[in-house]
Amino acid sequence: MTRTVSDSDSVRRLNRGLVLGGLRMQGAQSRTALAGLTGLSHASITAIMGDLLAQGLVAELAGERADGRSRGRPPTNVHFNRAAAYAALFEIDVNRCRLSLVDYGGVLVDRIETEISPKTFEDTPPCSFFTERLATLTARNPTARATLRRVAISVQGILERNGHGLRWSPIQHLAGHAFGADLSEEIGLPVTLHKRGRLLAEGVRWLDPSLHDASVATVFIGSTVAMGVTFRGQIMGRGDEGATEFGHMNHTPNGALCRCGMRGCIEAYAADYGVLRNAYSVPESAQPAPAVPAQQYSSLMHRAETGDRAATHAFNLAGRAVGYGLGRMLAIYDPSHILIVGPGARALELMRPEINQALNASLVCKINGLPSIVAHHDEKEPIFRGLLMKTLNDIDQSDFAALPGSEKIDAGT
Amino acid sequence: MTRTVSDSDSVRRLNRGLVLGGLRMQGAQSRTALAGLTGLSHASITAIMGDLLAQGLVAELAGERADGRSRGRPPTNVHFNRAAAYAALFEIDVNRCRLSLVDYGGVLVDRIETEISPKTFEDTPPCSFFTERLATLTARNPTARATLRRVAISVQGILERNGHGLRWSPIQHLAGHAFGADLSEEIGLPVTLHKRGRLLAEGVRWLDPSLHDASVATVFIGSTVAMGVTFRGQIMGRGDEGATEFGHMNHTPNGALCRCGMRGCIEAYAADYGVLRNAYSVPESAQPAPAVPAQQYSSLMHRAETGDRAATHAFNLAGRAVGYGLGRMLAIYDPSHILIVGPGARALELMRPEINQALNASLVCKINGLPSIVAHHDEKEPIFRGLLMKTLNDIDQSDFAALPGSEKIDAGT
DNA sequence: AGCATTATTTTCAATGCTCGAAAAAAGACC
DNA sequence: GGTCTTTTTTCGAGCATTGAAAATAATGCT
Repeated sequence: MTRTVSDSDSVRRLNRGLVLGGLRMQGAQSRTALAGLTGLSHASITAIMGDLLAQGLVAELAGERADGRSRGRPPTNVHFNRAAAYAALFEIDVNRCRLSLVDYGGVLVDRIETEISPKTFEDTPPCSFFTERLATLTARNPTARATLRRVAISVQGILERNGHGLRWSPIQHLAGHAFGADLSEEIGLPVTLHKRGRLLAEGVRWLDPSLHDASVATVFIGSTVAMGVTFRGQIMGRGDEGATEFGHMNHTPNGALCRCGMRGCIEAYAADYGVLRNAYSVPESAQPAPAVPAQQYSSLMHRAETGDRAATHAFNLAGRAVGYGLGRMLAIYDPSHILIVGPGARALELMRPEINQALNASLVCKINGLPSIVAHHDEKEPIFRGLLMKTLNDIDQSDFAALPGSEKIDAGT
Repeated sequence: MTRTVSDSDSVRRLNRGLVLGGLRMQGAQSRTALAGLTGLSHASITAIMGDLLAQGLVAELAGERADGRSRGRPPTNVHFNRAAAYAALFEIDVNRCRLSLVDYGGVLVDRIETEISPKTFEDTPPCSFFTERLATLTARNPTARATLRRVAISVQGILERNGHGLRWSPIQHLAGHAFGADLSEEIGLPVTLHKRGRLLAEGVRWLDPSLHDASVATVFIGSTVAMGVTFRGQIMGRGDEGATEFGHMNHTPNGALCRCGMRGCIEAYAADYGVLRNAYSVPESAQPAPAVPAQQYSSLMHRAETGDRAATHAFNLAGRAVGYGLGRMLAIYDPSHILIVGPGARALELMRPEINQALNASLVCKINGLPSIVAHHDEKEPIFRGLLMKTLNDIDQSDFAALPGSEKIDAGT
């Protein structure tokens, strides 16, 4: 049952994909630049670009710009035709939902934000919730409706293996519905669910070019602890399998109570609520706070930075949990980069001593040395970015790399 | 710098690789069967097979056999021409070295076994050790010498990132030499080093067809604890990166002393010496026994099976270590199959209650249910098998899938 | 024996893609 | 206006795949 990648049609699809990918990665550029980037000949680029132009997927950019010299024939830059497609992107959090309409060029066109309460999905089935907002959006943007190609949803929790819904989620009443499949059926478009932690990894990949093809573990620390992993530029695992649940990796048997109901998860020590609980010497068995205000978390960091014993201790415990978690991860998967992002990234230096000490207890670190762990606090919206780029890239490769006429759309997630 | 896979040469290489892969997986078969297996047309199979025959890589099999009916023209089976290539395979263990000469059909041609002592590599540099044995082997098999294409070495320990040698190894004095690169230079052939645990995964993949393209974590329990992982039939990671060090994942901070010198590794509880130590209530901080006789280990199992308290307790501790380790792995990587192999596989049922209890402490298992964990004790020589198939497959895909004339051999590891 | 049937392989012409080389295009420079 | 330089396009050649038709090689029936 090995899949064949053989006929000349596949070659063309591959090369179209290469061209679109180059454009996605480097932005508007000349045909010559694309030839260099993709390794294809100028002749092939001309042929492929002719098709793409005829299909209206790309457009020639009037104003062209050579970097330094301006000797010979000036290059004609090409870039995505923004109107060629649209995507609707949902980001669901515990307390808010954001729906963004983006065009094929990756530009934000419209956005709807909604507050969510624990009762939201108790009263409204998730599918209706999404459908309603989508209807509002398309009503406001009639031109986009016709060429809307994808709906992608960023979720937290554990996905069904088939990707149709969630098995578990910290967002109340969201799990247990196959809302991805339902929504797809309802609107007749592919709907994909993405785990938030994995989008983080995708976003980081696009925001920092040096990480685009690297093996990276991106750890989010904030109201939760999550990790997304890439392996040489590929996100590991498909929709369902391979999702990482780093925040809920066990740190200590029968340890602190986690929001998920288990005990001893890394998150229960390293997420904001865990640090808060330990800083105030609340028993580990106490129910976690439902939400921690941002300034309370950041004042905790400030106290630790200025020497407060209790706060320091709490961050030490957090560092220890993260450190042992990373050390255990390294025994399975050893990425070339480890990034810490999210509100907790600012606390990296507070945690680092304990992280390093924990890592030193692992053979891999003893042999290979400590991995470099860096904080990226200035990334703005890596999750949105990840959702955006992943979805557009998916449109490029699945829909547009194939020749028109042989459209074989897998509707559904 | 995206790599191009474009011109018609690549297509042919891909399809030749597909054909060779089909032959490798299913053995001798007719052209029609290959067409079905690879998805290529009969015409293409004929063309490709013509080339392969002309190159002497495959041969037509005289005696052909249809399964049931024998109506039409009888099929002509093709299979590998055994003399087309040879590979030399080293398996280095703590106390023995085995060098096997295999032909392109995977048949064992000759074998040299040597005892190893802790002083072996103190007196002799590893490279000379390998060169000597290789010289003996080729002297005995002059015909194979000319078409020897690969030397592959199964090792234990942590590889250098470039794969040229070992950074650390339980085999004395083997680490610290770039013996892979040296040997390659010496004999002018590619030499590859493979971590034993990963070959295990590769071997299991070939021994059980249902696992060939699955995502599997294979855990070896015996004198060490090791794990090899496949992801949809691909071994994760390249030569260096992505190697798993499951046995040395931390189980308990400052726990039992491991052979590697660290404390609290899973191996220190679950390998034979760990179980032995706990069964006899030797302090956890005691230096591990250098080697445990097989019958001592198996009598320990027998005692536990017949209710001996101390032995049962020791296996409980082992199960707990393995269980928490697997639970922690599941937070990063969630394979569809978990296999236990090696001498310790017989003890799976002794360990299972504690394994399950540990897994139940992880959120992933709570949500997805316990993974199925099965023992494969009847596998014979999965490591040799893995080394063999990986090496032959590498010859197929790297050397022979490319058209003759455009040979671009990367000598060296 | 002879002919129809069945199944595997090979042959053949058509299609489509890439590539290198050469030509064309579009300005800048003098 | 002519020369240079750099980007694009054009053109013919080469190759691999494919579907359909032909060839091949037995078996089974009359």
